[in-house]
Amino acid sequence: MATIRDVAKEAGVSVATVSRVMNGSGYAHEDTKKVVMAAVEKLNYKPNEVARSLYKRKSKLVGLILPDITNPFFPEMARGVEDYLQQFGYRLIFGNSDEKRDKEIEYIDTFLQNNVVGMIASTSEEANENFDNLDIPVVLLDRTAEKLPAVYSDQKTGGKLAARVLLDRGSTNIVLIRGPVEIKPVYERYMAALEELNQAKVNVQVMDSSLTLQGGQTCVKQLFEQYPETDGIIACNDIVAAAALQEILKRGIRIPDDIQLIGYDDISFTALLHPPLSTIRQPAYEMGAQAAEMLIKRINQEKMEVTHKKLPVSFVERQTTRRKAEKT
Amino acid sequence: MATIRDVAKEAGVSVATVSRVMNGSGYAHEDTKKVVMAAVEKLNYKPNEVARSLYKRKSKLVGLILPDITNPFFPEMARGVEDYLQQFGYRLIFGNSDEKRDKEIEYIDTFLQNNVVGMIASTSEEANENFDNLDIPVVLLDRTAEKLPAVYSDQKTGGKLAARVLLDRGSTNIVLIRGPVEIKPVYERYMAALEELNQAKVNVQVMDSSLTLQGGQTCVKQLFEQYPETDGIIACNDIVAAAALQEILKRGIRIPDDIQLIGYDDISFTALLHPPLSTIRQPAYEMGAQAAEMLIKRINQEKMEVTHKKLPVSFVERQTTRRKAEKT
DNA sequence: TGCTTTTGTGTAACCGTTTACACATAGCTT
DNA sequence: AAGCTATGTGTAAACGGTTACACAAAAGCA
Repeated sequence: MATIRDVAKEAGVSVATVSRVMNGSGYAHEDTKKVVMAAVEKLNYKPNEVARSLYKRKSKLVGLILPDITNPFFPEMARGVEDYLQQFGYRLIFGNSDEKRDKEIEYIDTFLQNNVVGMIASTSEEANENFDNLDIPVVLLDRTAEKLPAVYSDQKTGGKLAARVLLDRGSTNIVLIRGPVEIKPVYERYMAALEELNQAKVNVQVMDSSLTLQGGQTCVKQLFEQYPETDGIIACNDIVAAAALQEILKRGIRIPDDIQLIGYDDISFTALLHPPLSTIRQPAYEMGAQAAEMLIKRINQEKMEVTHKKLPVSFVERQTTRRKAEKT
Repeated sequence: MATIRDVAKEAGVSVATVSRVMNGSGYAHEDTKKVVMAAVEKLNYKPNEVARSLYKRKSKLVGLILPDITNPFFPEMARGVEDYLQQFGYRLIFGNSDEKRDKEIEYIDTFLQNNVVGMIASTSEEANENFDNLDIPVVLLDRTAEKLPAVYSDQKTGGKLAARVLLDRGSTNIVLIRGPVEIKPVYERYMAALEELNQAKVNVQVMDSSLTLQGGQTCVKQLFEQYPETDGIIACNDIVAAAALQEILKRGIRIPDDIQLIGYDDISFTALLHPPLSTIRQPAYEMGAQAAEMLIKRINQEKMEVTHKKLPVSFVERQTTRRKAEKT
């Protein structure tokens, strides 16, 4: 690897001149520029980011913490931030937290040790204090906190909407599958749905599940044993919904005629399920991109009007819910 | 952020001593150690990785290039490498290449500029020359090359197996959906399947598709128009298979009675499809982990017997293929 | 006791950049 | 022609660690 000194020697100038030419900072004679660039070309010189980063105390790296990219909701987000950041020459250091606080903290620490310019994170409430007193910008993604800028989606409306859909389409014995209560957005959508359901005169049962396939499958098996009369299920996410769908089919229950089912997230494969899954869509890619945009603004010290961006969710009507009765 | 000099001052020793204590290198009196550690504790000192990396010309970062984490096959791999690397304190710089050569090169360059200790990459044949003359280890993942160590899976057996399955179970009008030919592993499985099919006295048609959902959908729509008599489909991956499955269902074709379908990869949601998709399983997580293991060995200069690890694939029998006739 | 070895510590150079500062020269202005 | 300012370039000091080397004190040994 050629260094700036090699280039300087090759071009017969000082390192300062090379640096100035490379960065277009300060003065440099046209002729000198040419000589330097020729040397750069010849030696295939690429400035060492580490050295630059040491001096500037800022790298071109952004730290990204996501719970688990094995859940298709998150890769979508990750691409949103990567694609956006890429235009500005920023790269990602990435880590899965599995929603575990110690992993979150560990990653935050190593990000800091690597002089990241900023961080985007979906971290738990409690890890947020680790973001205090940082001199680099942080944007929360899919999570919120008073003190930090955040991009997230409208969980309340999402939960309400899911409930409304089943209610409007005639379900009266509804099971609400609640995800892990520690995960804020998941809890919020649950609460909103519950409230909505409670206002209606219907039967509501609550069951717990993790956000994974296994979790969903065990939960759903129990569900039909405990509440065989169920005619509507609101799942905490699409994965669990898919597990429910499979169980429904296995039991020969007709969907959406006997039972309606709605998921959450709209991850890509929901459209491929049979029947295609009705769900509440979160704009994951967009969320990632907007978080990245916000981070860039912070990095560039632009002042921002809004620091908390709540993106809208929408009902994606497919075939696990009935057509709404036309009003005449 | 406290620096080593702050700690030295606080502890009343020199920076060299602090460094030695922190790294457990060279001599240090028990008492001194205690004093230093107390200072470290008090100031919450975390050594700056960038400075360390500059001097050592090696960071604790590993570069990872994957085609697209939006395809569930890759996050699985990514977690495999992340989880394995984590034990050794290595972190990931990550980039999606979209199979584009310029993106691959761009990432390789920035990884180098950031003094990564090593790289793991699923890159195209042509990008491989960019790995020449590097003084850091590189491990190919899901791809192969003569010159580079690699962890991949047995595409040939996989392709053959897929063909064998349909053949043994009685399909005679088979469509083989070929993925992008530039992608080596995809091409290999295709070729192996084709050979196997050609040796049997069956009707074989080949169609092209990208590896994405959209690609699969358009391909599959055409498929049934062009070859309505098809009674077996070998898809280039599970996503395309899922698209095919949906089209089959939509057309009211019975599966597996009228048509058999087999996918490739065994990404997580295939089990959730209805009917659950028969497929060829690649051990993605394991592949990632083993690539990481290999990289670590390289980094630690351990000599290695095998540099090319071919992991076995397996047929996951679910319900889009018929039960094999029992031999009596 | 005197010599060698082991232990403990500090000074300063180095890793590869950026940039403050100094200085020289060219081009204007009056 | 003298005095500006604008332009062009180099020297050296950072950035925050690690480590080669020097040196001193303690321990081991005859």
